[in-house]
Amino acid sequence: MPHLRIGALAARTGTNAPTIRYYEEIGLLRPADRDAGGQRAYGEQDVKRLTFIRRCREFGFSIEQVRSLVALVQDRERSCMDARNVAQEHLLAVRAKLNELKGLERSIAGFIATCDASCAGGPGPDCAILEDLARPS
Amino acid sequence: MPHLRIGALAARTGTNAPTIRYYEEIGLLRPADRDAGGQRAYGEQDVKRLTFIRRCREFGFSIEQVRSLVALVQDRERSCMDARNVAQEHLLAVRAKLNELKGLERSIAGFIATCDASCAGGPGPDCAILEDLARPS
DNA sequence: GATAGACCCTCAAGTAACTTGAGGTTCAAG
DNA sequence: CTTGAACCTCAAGTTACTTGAGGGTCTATC
Repeated sequence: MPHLRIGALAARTGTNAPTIRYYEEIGLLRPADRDAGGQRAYGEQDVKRLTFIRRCREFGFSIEQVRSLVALVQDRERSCMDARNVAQEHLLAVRAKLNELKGLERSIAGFIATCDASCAGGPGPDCAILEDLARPS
Repeated sequence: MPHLRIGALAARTGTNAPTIRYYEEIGLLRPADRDAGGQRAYGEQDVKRLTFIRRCREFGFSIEQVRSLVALVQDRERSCMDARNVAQEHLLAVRAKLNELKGLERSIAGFIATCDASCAGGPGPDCAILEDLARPS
């Protein structure tokens, strides 16, 4: 089974070499084996681990959450409830951010509608958007 | 009219002193006048400017967008269309992020539902969430 | 005047999650 | 051998702050 160099591992897992080195540095990935030339040599286990990490990141889990999920995958002493709790915590954060962004969308769309209805391309300082933004919250 | 010190300005505008110093450093706020003791002395114009900046930040405009909005407020040669365009660009970004988060919410909620239905607190490594996360995207 | 606590100052480094750049080595193809 | 692509380490940059070290100023109280 030939080993993969870092660029190939990156291509296999949808990331890039600096990010892989970063993950190794912060301990998310184990230190890689090296070939005779000192270059990193990866195997299928590394592909699986990095795939998992990238998936977690895609779903927005923080590096620290990923770290604990990775630990859970390796520990039969731990309960599945731990993974569920990490996911639940993240879901709450996603929902909070969703609500925040909905409010922002409404406000900004409202600013633009007001500008369209009343400014007609007048001077910048008189723009309804800028006037709205100048009001204390 | 008595001047405000930095803490008072921060309290008036819902921010804190290090953030104000930061804004001065990056040029969003003009360099403050100083009293005889070398401490920053702010007036009502500064309150207005910082209020505007904080409002823009509350609505999620980036520092660079805020910088251009601030420039627009001061320039009657510029058209209100410029402000509208900054807002529109930001609205598109907010909508993109909203869609992304909706997808995340659905996926993560689905993971949790699957775990609830099939894991029953089994060992971590067997958790449906972790198995889902281990699959290539 | 002395003291103490709150607030101020500058400077620099830290945060999260990467990304980029400098300077040098290895690899594989021609 | 040469060349260009990919690899290496180390350090700094990105964004928008935040924190911490070390020292100065202000104000109220005694």
